Amino acid sequence: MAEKQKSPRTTPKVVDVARIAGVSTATVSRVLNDPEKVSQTTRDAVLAAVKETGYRVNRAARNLRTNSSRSILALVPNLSNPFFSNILSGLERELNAEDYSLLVTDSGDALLTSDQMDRLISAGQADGLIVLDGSISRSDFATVQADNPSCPVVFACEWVEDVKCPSVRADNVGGVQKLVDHLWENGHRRFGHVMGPASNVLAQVRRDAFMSRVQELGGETRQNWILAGDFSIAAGRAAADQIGVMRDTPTAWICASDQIAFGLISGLTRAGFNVPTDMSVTGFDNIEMAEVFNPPLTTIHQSRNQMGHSAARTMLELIRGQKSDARVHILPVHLVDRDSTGPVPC
Amino acid sequence: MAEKQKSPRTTPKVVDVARIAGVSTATVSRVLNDPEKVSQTTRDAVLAAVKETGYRVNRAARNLRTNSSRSILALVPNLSNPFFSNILSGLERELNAEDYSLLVTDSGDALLTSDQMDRLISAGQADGLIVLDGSISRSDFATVQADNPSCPVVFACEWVEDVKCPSVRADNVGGVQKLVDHLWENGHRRFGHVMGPASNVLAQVRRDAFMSRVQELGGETRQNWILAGDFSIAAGRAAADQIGVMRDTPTAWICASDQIAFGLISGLTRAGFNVPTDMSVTGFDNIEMAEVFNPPLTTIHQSRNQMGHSAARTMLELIRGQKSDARVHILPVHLVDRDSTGPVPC
DNA sequence: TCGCCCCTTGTAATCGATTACATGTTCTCC
DNA sequence: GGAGAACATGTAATCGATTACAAGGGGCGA
Repeated sequence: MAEKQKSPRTTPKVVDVARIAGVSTATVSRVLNDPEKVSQTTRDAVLAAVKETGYRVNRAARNLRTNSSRSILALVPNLSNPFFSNILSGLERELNAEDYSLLVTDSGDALLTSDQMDRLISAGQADGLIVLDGSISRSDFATVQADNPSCPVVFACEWVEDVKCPSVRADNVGGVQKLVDHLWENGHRRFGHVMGPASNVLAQVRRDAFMSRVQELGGETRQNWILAGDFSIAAGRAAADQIGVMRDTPTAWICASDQIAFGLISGLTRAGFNVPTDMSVTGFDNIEMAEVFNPPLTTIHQSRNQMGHSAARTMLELIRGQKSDARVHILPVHLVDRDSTGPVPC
Repeated sequence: MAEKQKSPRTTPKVVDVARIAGVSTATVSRVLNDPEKVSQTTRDAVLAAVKETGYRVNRAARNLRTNSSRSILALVPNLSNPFFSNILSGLERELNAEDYSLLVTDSGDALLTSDQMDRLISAGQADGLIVLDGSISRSDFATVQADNPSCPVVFACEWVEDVKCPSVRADNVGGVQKLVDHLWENGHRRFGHVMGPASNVLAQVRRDAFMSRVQELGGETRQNWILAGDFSIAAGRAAADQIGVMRDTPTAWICASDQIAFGLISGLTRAGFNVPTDMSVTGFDNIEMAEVFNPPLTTIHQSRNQMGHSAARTMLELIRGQKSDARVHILPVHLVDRDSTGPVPC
């Protein structure tokens, strides 16, 4: 108490705090990590010392000793997709609240995927992996898991088929059904689809749901009305080009993402079609842009924040050993009816 | 060589590699960090042992010893803005190439800002800070810098006035001038502006550039034609509402961001105005969406990748002590002329 | 041949926290 | 009053790498 070091030449350490509080380093550590184990008076003294010195634990030291990093790696297929950024916000908020940090890696370049993950996880830089990328191959993924058997993995939004990990996702099948039904009620009978990347689960699930629902209702779709894509605006434009040269087209297009829908509508408009009077177009995600697009986009809303939140919670449970096994958590979605869909043209 | 441990119960450490290679741990470490200091033959032996064991350095241990974290923290005002996500991609690529990781924090919630930074930097979790958020108050920022005098800071895109740090940014003034000039050439004489958040440098700079240019050319603008906003789509819509009840309006609106422009055009359209025949509208950023928006948006393109790249390089130089001081790096921009602008209505 | 330097390598201290184990104190209950 | 539980605290080992310092050996000039 009497001493005061005016110039903290060096950052304070546990020993400094301990000295000032008149206790051992073990006690300081306990106060910081397991307050109940320490008597009220000592605790107060230590906390006062902490405040006085402005002490902060050195993460590297703690991490080394506890063999953990208190940070989680998120693997995102494409950072520039606003849909993912939104989920990341949710993740970050939740993790920070529990004193975890969020490490972000854009797997977009693909070249890294498996190597990247190894680099971060094996090196003990991340305690867990939240995968938002469903394009990772099963085998790549298996390799990483084999290398890091103890690293908890949670899938969010997308996932890898046949991998037993907790997964948080939207009701993709239900969403697509709502879209098809909505168009059906508007009199449409001939449907087309612009897919996400063929290797992506989400793209596959949505396409399959599309095909079954159309079939169930007795509508029509054809092989060449199902166009390849990759969730991007560019894919939508490319699809429009293909449609431009089709002899016979559907009256309604269901796109695997909002971005595809924007590109598609833009391309169709440029090609002289009017949406929705000539063709109806729907998206999936309900990103903020959907509302102000011209025409405003009919789409499926999924709650991004809740997805991020839920994924983060699941991860934390996993880390803390409250095994929430290979639970699949499916979040409800709802249709947002706007102006990109209308009655079938006569 | 003869020995082979079939079950690597535990992850290999330097001592394991050393034993297998028949050298000391110091040598192993040298091979990994300072290869020239070791003879060719030893080096090969060690590398072979590394490969055999599948050894990876334990980052926590290295970080503790070297007192660094090999990761950089990016402070982003709003992760869901695609503009930033793009910059992040650039940053990440560049940093990863140098074996640095990118830590991302969304300062959007504001509540954290200064505290957040402290938490990560003081705790030695980040070796440097890349600030993309120009809304941080000068004093908040000063606090953080005082607490962490040795933490290098680079501003990217946005910046904090009067803080001496390297900064990478677009030619905002030039961009706004190009927009005003372009509209002027189209016959417009009365200009309005929708701002970013008033506390944000970028918003201020763009507004000031707008006002000076209009004045220079002898055009007209008024106090109440300069609307408050915050870079968001919602701000654009709100602006449209205000314009709707104006008695006398400009013929051209310059928005501080593409997103504002989207919201504005959407709102104006809903209110019965046609863009561009009734009013011209411009954005700033040229995000991907600008091209497919209806009408396609006239805007200023800034190279996001280059911005991320350049910021990352500057940061690495800073860390390595190649002092690239308070250099301000201004990247050129160019006008992209699309259909949201047209001749002044008669 | 001696002495000096350079090159390569090893020994052991070190970074800063956590925690198993030991110690000491107080309290309870028979 | 004493055995033993329950609690509070301290001592010192430990996590896994890096690196200052020391030392061995070879080459070279005098």
